[in-house]
Amino acid sequence: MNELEDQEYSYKRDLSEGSLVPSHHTHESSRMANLISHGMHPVPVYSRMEESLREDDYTTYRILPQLTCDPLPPVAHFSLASYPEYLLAQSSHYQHALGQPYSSWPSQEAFHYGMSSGEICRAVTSISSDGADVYSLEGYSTDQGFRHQDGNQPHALLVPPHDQKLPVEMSNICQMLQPVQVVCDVTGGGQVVVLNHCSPDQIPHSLMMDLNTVSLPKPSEQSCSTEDHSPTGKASDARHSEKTASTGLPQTHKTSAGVTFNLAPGPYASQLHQALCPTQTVELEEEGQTKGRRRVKWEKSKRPCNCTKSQCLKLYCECFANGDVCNNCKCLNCYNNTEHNLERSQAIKACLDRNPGAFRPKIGSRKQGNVKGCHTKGCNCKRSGCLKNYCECYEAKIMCTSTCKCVGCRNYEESPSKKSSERDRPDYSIYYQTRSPLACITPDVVEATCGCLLAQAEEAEKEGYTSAHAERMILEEFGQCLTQIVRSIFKSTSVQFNE
DNA sequence: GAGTTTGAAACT
DNA sequence: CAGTTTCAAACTC
Repeated sequence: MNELEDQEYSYKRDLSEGSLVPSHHTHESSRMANLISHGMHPVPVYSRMEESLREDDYTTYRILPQLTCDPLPPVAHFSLASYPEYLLAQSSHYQHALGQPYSSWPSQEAFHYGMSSGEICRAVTSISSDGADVYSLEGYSTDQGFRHQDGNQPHALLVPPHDQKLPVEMSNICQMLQPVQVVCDVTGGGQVVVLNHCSPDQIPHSLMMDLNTVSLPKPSEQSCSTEDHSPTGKASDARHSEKTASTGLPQTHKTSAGVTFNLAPGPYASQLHQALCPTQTVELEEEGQTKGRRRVKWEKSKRPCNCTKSQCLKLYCECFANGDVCNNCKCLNCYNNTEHNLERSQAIKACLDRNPGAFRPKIGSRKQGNVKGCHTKGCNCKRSGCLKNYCECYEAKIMCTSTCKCVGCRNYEESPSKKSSERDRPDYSIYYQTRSPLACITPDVVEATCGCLLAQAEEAEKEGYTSAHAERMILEEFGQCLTQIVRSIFKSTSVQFNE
């Protein structure tokens, strides 16, 4: 077996979270490959997380300054303000920002970073799924010479910070990336990045830092087109649209240093979405064949809401829940726009008071061997069997977990073929009043288990063992895998497992 | 498109 | 924290 195959079948067992992790096919490796493809070269270093994971042969990575994003020299760390902070700042500072559109930037100038938001997002999100990694992105500079090879305009807006902050865990970036709006405070001599990775047509949206002195470019649309009750909503909207439409070119903002950045939808929009939300993109393609239904949550931010009573200032409104302002919605009496900043910021605050995590993405990191993630709160379905889109887990195409409090759950199999035959099979809900523990056995777990077995076979072959010996090794390996799977199941169901 | 069902969010 | 109400999306016809 050649080296490549060796790698493919060299697996590590770690079922502490119900999953088997192939050592060369981990998410980490794919993320790093993604980073490397963007000119960032990782070097394994010890970090806080690595200390805790070292026993399982995990490796965390840090992008070191000397191994930088080509062709740019190293500069900054990423750090972040919290999403709730961002939401409030966005709301409370819009008024000021909008009052002085396109004016100069404070002290240090904004600059064209030269890397598209898509590239940044891909790089960042490629390492952002499980919230357990400690990363630091470096290698960003004020160098303006770099342009994307296809000649497209970059769409990231970087602004130098006024103070120094310690880099924060990239897991926070994950939390920021999953909502539709993203704000990264690139510090350590770095910048603020304003992105909207799932709604790239709304780049940039706002800034976190020093909003009293920073004058923002006017964000892309803020009010509902059909039911905007504000007297100025449509007019300002029209003016804004005109700026783009009149030229047919993307809006840009030029700083006093002569540096420009884009304000309008970028050519990266579709590819950005494709790269960042591959699953969701597939979903959308599918839904195109189903009369526009079956949308995923974060894509909904781009879909018009239909709120009639909530003024779009409660979490019932998905635009609001996604941290977005309503845009081309069909809502009535909408206050979720920049014309009602006061009400909006009060509503945001009220939501945060009730639940500090109200604006965090509901679909969190992967658990139970489910690479797609899990619902952070779990669902509470009672009548849908968690097999309709009423169920947030089902809608997000993830299985229910032990976190869920659903009754009669049938959302515990991933196999599409099995799902298609759901109607034909007996109702097991009478046996599984809650989620099936077997939900832990995902295709990934199965695949990883097979990998372990193949690795054993390989080793036996390499060592020249007899077939009987090889068979025994494989069986023992299978036993170990099975033990860990069972332990994982018991762990997930909070039942003591005695070996 | 109207009416019903559903479950999350909000409220008590 | 549990029960109830409100709400908007999903679904059905």
